[in-house]
Amino acid sequence: MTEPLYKVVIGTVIDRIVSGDLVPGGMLPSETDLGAELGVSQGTARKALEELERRGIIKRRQGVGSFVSVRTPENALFQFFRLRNPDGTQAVPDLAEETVSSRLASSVERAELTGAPDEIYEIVRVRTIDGARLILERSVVPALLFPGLAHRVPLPNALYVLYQQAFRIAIVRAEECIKACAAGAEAADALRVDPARAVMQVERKAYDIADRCVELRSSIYLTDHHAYGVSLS
Amino acid sequence: MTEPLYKVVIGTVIDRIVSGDLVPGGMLPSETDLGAELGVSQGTARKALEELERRGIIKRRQGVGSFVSVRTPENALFQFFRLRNPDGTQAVPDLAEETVSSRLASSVERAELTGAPDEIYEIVRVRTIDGARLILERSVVPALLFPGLAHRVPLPNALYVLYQQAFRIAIVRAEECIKACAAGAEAADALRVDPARAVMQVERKAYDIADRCVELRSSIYLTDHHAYGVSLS
DNA sequence: TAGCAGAATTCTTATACAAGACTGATGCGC
DNA sequence: GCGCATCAGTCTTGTATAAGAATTCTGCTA
Repeated sequence: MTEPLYKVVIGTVIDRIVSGDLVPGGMLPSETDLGAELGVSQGTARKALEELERRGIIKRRQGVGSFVSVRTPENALFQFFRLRNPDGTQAVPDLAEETVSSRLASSVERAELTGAPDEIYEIVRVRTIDGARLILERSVVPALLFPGLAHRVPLPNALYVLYQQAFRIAIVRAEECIKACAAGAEAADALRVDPARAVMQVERKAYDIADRCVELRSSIYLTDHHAYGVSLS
Repeated sequence: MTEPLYKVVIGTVIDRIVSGDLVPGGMLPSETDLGAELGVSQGTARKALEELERRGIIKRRQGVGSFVSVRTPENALFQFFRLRNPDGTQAVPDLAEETVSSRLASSVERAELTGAPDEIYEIVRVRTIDGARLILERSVVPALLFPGLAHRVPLPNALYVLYQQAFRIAIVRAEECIKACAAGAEAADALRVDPARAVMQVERKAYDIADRCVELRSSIYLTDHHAYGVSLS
C-alpha cells in the first residue's frame, strides 16, 4: 500500500526543481549522495534518476553527472516544434511579428488551464521559415503565473525558455490536436494567402513539470513545402 | 567495448520472436529461467525484459508472467490510428471499399522499403467513421514479404493484425509526416467531396520488430469533425 | 604540451526479499 | 456426494541494496 521508495525520490527531486532549489542546467547530487541524503541505497536513487531521464526532466552523462534539463533556444524549438523540411531535417522558424495583450479568459480557456484563471495573456505571433510567412501562432497563458509578461516584449523566439528562466515554469510535455482546414480571414491576412487555402491547424495544451496545463496554443501552418513529423510506437 | 549482457538478452529475445520461436500472446520464460538459460543473473534478464516492455514488444504482469505483445484488432487500430472524436475519444473507423493489386515498385518505393523490392502489393481502401467516408488510404508492401496477399481479400480492418498472424511481421513503430492540402481529383472522387476541399495528408513509414521498413502508407483524412492527436515530450 | 594517475560520476551485474496472482487441496455446510 | 469458500503453496514480477567496471574530467608531471 505504501508508495515505493524510488517514487518518493522522484517526487522529492521534482519538488526541488519546482521550488527552485535545483535550477535548470544545475547538477544534481550523485546517485550515492542523493541516496545517502534521502536514506535509500544508491541503486534506488539510480532507479529514480533513470525514470526522470526517461521523462526528459533530467539529463545524465556517464562519468560526469546528472543535470536538470535546460530549455535552450535550440532544443526548446526542436522538442515541440515538429515541422520538417522536405529532406526530413528540422525546419528553423524565425519571428516576424508579435503582439502581446491581456484580457479575460473565455470559458473554454478557464476550463482547460489549471487554476481556472480569470485573466490571461494572449501572444499572437507570425513566424517565417527561410523568409516566408508560414506560421500564425496564438498562445494563451494565465496572467497569475506569468506576472508582467506584457512588459517583456519583444519576447524571445522560444517562449518556453522564457517561461522557465523568467517564471520558473518548465514545460515538459504537450498534447496536440491537428486538423486541416481553410485558412480563414484572419490567418489569410497574417500569412498573405487566399482565405480558401488549405492549412494545418494545431491546437496544443502544454503541461509543466507538476503536470499543470499552463499554456494553450493554436497554430496555423502552411505546409506546402514542410510537413509535421510524428513518431508512433 | 563488449556489448552489455542485458542488451545481448534483448537481442536474443527479439530474435526468438522474429524466428517464430516465441509467438505473439505466448509467455516468455520467467526472469529466473531466462537468466539461467542465457547464463546471466535474474536481475540482468529483468533489465532486458523491462526495456522490451518500454519498447512495447512484450507486456509484463506481476505474479503472472511476461508475454509477447499481440496485435489485436482493437489495439492495432488504436495504437497507430490517431484520429480523435471532438470529445477527445478514439474514433473508430470501418471499411467501405478495398482494392488490392500488385505492380512494380516505383524508385521512391524501392528506396524507402527495406530490401529494395521490385514487386509490391498496393492496397487502396476507403474508410468510414459513423458511416461517413472520411479516409482514403493507400498502403504499399513488398510482395516478397507478403506472399499471396492478393488472394486474401477481403482483408481485415486492421492490416497489422494480418501482417503479424499471416506473415509473421510485427509492426512495432512508425514515422508519419503530415501535411494539409487540397483533396485533388482522386481523393475527391473516393471521398465524395470537392477537389478543392482542405484535407490532411499523412505519409507513414512502418517498421517491424527488426527495424525494417516494411510498409509505406499514404492516407487522406477529412478532419471536419475529427482531429489527429499527438503527445509530445 | 603531451601523457598519465587519480577522483568523481554513471553503468553494469548480481543477490535477497517483498508483493501479487494463480492452483489445488482441504474442509465445511448442505 | 456435491458445491463452495478458504487457505497454503508456488510461481511470477516488483522493489531494494551492494559491489565492481567503465567513462569522463582534472590536475599534476615530465
